[in-house]
Amino acid sequence: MTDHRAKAALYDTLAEAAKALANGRRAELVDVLAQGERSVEELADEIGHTLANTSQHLQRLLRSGLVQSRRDGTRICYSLSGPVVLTLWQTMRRAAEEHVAGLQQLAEDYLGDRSQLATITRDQLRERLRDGDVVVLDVRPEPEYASGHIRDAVSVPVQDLKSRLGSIPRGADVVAYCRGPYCVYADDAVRLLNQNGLTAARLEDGFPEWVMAGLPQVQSTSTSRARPRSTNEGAA
Amino acid sequence: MTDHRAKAALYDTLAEAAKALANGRRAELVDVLAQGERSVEELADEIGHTLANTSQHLQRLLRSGLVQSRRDGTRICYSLSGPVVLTLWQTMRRAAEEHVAGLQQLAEDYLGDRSQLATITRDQLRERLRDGDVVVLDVRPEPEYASGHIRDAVSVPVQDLKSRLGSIPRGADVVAYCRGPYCVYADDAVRLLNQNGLTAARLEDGFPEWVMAGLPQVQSTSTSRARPRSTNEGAA
DNA sequence: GCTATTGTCAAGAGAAATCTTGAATACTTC
DNA sequence: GAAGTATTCAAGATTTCTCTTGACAATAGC
Repeated sequence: MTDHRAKAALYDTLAEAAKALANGRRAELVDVLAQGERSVEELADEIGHTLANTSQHLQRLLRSGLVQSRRDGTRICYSLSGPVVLTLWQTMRRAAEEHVAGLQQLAEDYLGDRSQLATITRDQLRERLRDGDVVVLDVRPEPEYASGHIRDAVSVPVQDLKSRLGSIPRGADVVAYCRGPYCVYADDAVRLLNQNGLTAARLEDGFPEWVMAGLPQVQSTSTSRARPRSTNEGAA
Repeated sequence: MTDHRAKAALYDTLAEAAKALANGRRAELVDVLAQGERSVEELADEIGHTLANTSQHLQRLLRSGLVQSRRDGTRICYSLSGPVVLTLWQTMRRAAEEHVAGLQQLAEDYLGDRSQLATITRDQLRERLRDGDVVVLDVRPEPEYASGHIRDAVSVPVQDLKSRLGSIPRGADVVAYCRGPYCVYADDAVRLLNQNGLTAARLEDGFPEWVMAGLPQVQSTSTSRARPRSTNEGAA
């Protein structure tokens, strides 16, 4: 009976892990961090909030232990503390999909109608890659491609896709992938490709799932990332 | 850009699943519900809070969708909505173990020193059960045994163990199991058995993990549980 | 050293969560 | 249908969370 206090403290601390994810903005941050390390500024941009606010959310995550940070020059880069955090995020998503009312509707509101989009599973893509008869586009922002991508994939951030349509061979079978099931980049890419007469499909889940499945990838080895100071090359 | 709002709404709703678990008392409730369906009163007792407060926590869980409720006579029984909720809870625990600072210490404070306790893994127990040379004790409260237990296990709630020591064959190899890694019942049982000259080990995790692993169990089939009105039979 | 860049800290207003208390509701049993 | 049991509802005090604003700190490059 005297350990009511100890028991409460233990479960309070277990709940800390959930509290870290118990906020929409922090969930967005974890979703982005699942793609790899990012700076505070980039993350603030991603979630559309102020630097100060984003910094505070990141520190909440940091205090929980689910993410870690390191200095890289003037920037501070945050990343997930380990694979179990990614698993936790994916499991939470799955639990919400199955049981949280209204999620399907909200997903549809945000993602739009996916029924016209061709999709392809991880296993199917792996086979196609083995056969070599497919062009794989990584349509996430470039830094995410830089910190890790599917082997043989080409980086074409979705914003740049329109201007780079010409570089995709006519008649090619294209597969686009992005962050995961709740990311619109691959959807947008496939729609744009289809409009331009290309056969394209969306990988049904994203890069983190590819990594978790142990499939072939290219991982950034440099701890200190090369920052594009002259940032014009990507736009050409 | 216009779908900032839709994106925020989507991630806010994803975060609802985390909010449901983002409280120590609700975490305790989920941990108990992982053993099977329980009434509000029983649950209030388990977490040591008032009925009203427990009811409110349960309704928070209910609203999140992670648990469900059904009426059974005058009582209302709550249970987890599906296996993914159990997975979520287990993953959260694992994430906290690996990354939340101070958890190890708190666990030790609550659980005490486990270094002297023999433990046995699921796989080891499965083999021992096949060989039939082991006595398996389910030392959880009786209702949890009733709603599901390891096949061939005997219900001996840890409170009753002392008075029922005589019924355990001398020289038997005993394995005790309970709710899971953060439950003290099996620890207490093994200590008591050891003090009485019996060879005993604790199953390293609990009944939910056994079920998740697809190992042989007995599951309550009756939807409406037989309530012990004359509650004296178990104490004999 | 000086300045620009990047991130954090601190304080405060508004909203949400937590727990308590006492009253109300729904079903069972007599 | 009256009484009893089990649970929920409602209101309120306290604490925690969230976001904003403006000041402060650390590093890079000159």
